[in-house]
Amino acid sequence: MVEASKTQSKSTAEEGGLDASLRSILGYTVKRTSNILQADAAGVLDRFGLRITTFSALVVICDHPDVTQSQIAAALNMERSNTVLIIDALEQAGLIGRHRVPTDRRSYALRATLEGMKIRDAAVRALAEREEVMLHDLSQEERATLMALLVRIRAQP
Amino acid sequence: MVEASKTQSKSTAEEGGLDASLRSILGYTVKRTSNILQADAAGVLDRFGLRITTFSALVVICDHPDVTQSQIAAALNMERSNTVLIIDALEQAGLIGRHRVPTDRRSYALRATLEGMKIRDAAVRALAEREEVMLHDLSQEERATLMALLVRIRAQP
DNA sequence: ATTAATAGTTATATAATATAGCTAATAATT
DNA sequence: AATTATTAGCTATATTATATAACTATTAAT
Repeated sequence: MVEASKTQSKSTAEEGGLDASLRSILGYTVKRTSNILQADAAGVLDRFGLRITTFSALVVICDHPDVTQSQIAAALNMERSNTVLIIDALEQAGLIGRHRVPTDRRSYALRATLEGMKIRDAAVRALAEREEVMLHDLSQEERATLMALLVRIRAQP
Repeated sequence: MVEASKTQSKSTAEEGGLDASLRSILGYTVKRTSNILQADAAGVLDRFGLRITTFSALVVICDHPDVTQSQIAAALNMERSNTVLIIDALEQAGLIGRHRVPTDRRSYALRATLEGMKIRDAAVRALAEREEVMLHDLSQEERATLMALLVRIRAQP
């Protein structure tokens, strides 16, 4: 007899395994891993007053001075409308600035401030350190393999 | 000169690459892939009146008759409080039933109905077919490798 | 000159996730 | 046995990510 009474079976089985048949679905397994990494990264970024979305946008802006909100939306796979509050948050935190473009008065050229670049560097370092902990079980080669396989999955018509 | 004017550079660069430095962060790449698979799966499940969370719970219930809501929460890594509405939805759709347990009147024994099992089978099949499309670029061995690597990433203290 | 398209914005909706506090029931402790 | 602690389910609520529709101002295309 492997199973004890219902209420005990949970602690006995260590709560693992009830989702066995879901784990064979790649989308489920990817999501599970993603949730773990997201929650962890959110904790790291919180120390810098950043969320995942604001961090992502900050990195893009640091890497590409004078980028526009639409370009950020396209790069990060999000809706233009959702970039507004994200850019607002970064601007109010003094990490980036919206600058008018003489040649096109519809769009803003976004540029990181010195503070923004410092925060970005520190956050990137902290994330890298933390990811080292999260991935300590995987060799460098395995990490590269994982990355390479993931990016080959794309939206299909 | 690689860059044209600002507004043209976006379409020229095909919107790809602005997030290059983010892509070296595993959490970012996993999330990106996860979003793609989630959005796709959501579209498939929608045809059965299911969402990802209700589908996941339904599968666990079908696989483990008389499971409790707490066990589902533990298996799916979610809060107990959030299982309530999910189980409500499945019950109202007639896919599962809450049955009282004589030995413990606090908990419910959840069991799928015949309809629930039929829907589950059809949804699982539809998801598998669709995942075949999403993963057509990856060999069976690569898919197995990807899965194996993903499950080795766990929450760390 | 008219029309179409683009950038940013606002408002709103949905879904997933998280926390706090509550009741009823069971288990553990004194 | 009486008290205390824990558990299961529930309610309310908050946050975050994501999505759509509609609007204004500006620029591009016809």
